[in-house]
Amino acid sequence: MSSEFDERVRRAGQIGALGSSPWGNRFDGAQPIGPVASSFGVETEGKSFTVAGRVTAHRSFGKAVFLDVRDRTGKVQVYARQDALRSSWELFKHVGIADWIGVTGTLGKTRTGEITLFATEIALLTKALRPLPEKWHGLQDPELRHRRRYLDLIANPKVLETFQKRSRMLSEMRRFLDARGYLEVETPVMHSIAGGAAARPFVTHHNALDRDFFLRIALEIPLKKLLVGGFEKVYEIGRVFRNEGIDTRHNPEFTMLELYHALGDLRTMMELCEGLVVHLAKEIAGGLTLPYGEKVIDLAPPWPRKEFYDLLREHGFDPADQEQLRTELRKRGIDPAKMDAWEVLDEIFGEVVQPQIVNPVFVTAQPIEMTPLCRRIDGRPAHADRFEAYVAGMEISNAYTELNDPIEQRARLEEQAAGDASKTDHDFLRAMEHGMPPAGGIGVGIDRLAMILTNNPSIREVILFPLLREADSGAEE
RNA sequence: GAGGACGUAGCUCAGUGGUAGAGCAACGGUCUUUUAAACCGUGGGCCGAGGGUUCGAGCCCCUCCGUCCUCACCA
Repeated sequence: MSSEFDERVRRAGQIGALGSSPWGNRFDGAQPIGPVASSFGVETEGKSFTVAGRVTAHRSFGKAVFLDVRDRTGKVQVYARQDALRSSWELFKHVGIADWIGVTGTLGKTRTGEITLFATEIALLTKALRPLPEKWHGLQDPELRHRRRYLDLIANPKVLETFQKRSRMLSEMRRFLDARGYLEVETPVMHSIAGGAAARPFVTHHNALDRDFFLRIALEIPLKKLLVGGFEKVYEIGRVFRNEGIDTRHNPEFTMLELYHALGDLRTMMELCEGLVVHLAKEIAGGLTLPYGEKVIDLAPPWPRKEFYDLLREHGFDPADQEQLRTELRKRGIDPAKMDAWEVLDEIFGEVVQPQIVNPVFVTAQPIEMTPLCRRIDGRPAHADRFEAYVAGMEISNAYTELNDPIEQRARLEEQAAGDASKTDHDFLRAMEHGMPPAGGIGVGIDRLAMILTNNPSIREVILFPLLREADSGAEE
């Protein structure tokens, strides 16, 4: 048990004894702190303002106190003195760091020049029973920062800024797409067959139906059914779940944008991808030249288009020379024995080429085997009409000219299912047999894009509550 | 899954085998323009959990839990 907790409970009781609630109700008339503070000038000096927020610092001089009060928009100093507050002074003596208060006061400057609200009235809105993290080291422990994100957001202003940017990123994305005539839809999270990507799914169980379902690993399949149904320009922004490892670029649940554009193709998606990312960078990151860790990323379009095989050659590998490639993998401690030829190529690409990409590159014309839902390049059947957009060594986007031949689609899905009919999505194939228009489609990893736009090195820094093991309950309290 | 690092007060951290510490936060006091306010005083610990070695363990050994990093996995 924490004695500070007990002390604060005692305080709350004293506040109650003064006839006031330590946990107040609705508070009207508060203006955002940031704009109020920055409005200081001849117009506003001496005028009365009301703000509300959390007390983040408390400098007491007995019969006068300086407070820092913070809301989502900023921070302002409040000066409270006994003779100005009169009757509410007794109550105010029980206000401390971490409490929520509402303040009415006149705007001015102290003699050290700090913009200050000289309080005429203070209301206690919520008494906090637990303390805030320490005031200048803040909350450092990454485990506590992620488990108790609410404290992280209070203690580390940059964290709040990151998540505000992420929020704006999502709304800008919707604005951008809506303005171009794309319709947002919602499709099921629980699937009978986990399709649209190759990843291990999470399994869940429906009791009344007594059967298992998979949490979706991609949005692709239902969105393509909507293409068949006549949603010609459609997108979904949603959570997908992959039951795989966790590291700085992977969280088991993450957010994807997937979008389909009937009558378009890969080129349509390149323009969209470039345009969208450029728009977001301008709106969220303030420009196209972004610091990212030690690097600087230049997002200026047009992004270079490079074929997969050409990139391998540029890095000194002959895509046709499997022996050379396999030797290189072994040198890197990777065993290629069970890999198909295309898997070796993909592995080399991931090892050698991908980490070296800093500025955005559209990598195109990958081996067709990697992508059962992608159309072959017309006249080049071994190559997928696909791009992956890489930035800062990360894949942030993956797009196809979509395969709309239902006969080939069935063959490729059945081949992938390797004879297990239960793994073939017959309803998807049936939909395609009704005629899916030619289309371009794209997926964008929202979390990774957020990492780049907010200059954060780990996906956990852009997900409010990243997956952690359950804390040892004995460690609580 | 493998290797490494870490886990001590609410927070940030000292403490390499001999009486558990500091700063901030909290509480009491002085103080009506401070900026990490200052000063005086007080309280606060299953040292992640369990086992072992030892006269004696926060410290050494083992197991477990958790976090981070690197690698592996990851169309």
